[in-house]
Amino acid sequence: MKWVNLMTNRVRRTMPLLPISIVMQLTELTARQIRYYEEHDLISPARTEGNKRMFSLNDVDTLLEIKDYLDQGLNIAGIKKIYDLRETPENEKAEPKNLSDAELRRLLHEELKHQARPLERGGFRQSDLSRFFN
Amino acid sequence: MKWVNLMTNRVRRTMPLLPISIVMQLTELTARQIRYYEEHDLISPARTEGNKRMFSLNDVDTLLEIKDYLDQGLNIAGIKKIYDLRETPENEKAEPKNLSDAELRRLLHEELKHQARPLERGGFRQSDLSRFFN
DNA sequence: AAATGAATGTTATGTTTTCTGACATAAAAA
DNA sequence: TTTTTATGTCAGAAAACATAACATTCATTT
Repeated sequence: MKWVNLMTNRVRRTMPLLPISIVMQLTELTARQIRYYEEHDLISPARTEGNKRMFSLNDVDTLLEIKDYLDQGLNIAGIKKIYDLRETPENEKAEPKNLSDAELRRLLHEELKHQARPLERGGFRQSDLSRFFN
Repeated sequence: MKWVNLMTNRVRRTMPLLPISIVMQLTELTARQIRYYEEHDLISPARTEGNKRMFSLNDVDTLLEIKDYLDQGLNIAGIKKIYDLRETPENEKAEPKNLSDAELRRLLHEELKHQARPLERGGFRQSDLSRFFN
């Protein structure tokens, strides 16, 4: 019974546990979309010996983020830029940070300039996840 | 980012998420063993439309329990009895409980009578799960 | 208006994974 | 000794997933 708590509370979010079919359900993305995002280095799911993708909970979170960013009108390049900035090690952050932040602001501004945020987006919303919980 | 916490902390433990290959890794059981335990109604993993087994974290926990019970010298029948008693609704517990508990005690006593508990069992131990965490 | 590019859909074909069922086996129980 | 239990192993079929190519939609650019 101890295992229960261990598994649900402490299991590493980076453990590759989920096949693509489950991730599709959890994120409401198509396999095509998920593979496309991987192709553009937004995610890097693990692979089995037989080359099948296995996703971690972190991967699922990232995919939900990507979906949200896309709904907000960002494109893949913009999302990737954000992730690249995020993954920049702390020591390197000090100097190039301001530069990159300015760049990011410009980029986001550019993105949103001519795009009215579609409020009627049929996309994902927090409450949509409710069917996975109780 | 909110999703992260939702996914890791609140995701239903009964959600069928894991394919058998992953469960094999998590439990160090063979597919044969897992299917055998299902055949004897110790677990009831969900099925995909295509009839593939999909396991919940609860299923994993149960399998780890089963492994532990087996290591302790119980047999499948004994483990099943324990689970049947557990799953007995509360209202029905009052009367038959004592009877069944007595039966259980007798059963366990029977089981262990001629079996020296193998302390050197090469089996599962809590620390064995450590490689899944950090 | 036409061409381009980004994001996704669709289809084809091959490989991996999982399924059930049958038979084999070692150890324990009867 | 014979039976039963728990598990191993193998075969054949089906599901799930892989990559790759081509199609489509829509926004941007020329």
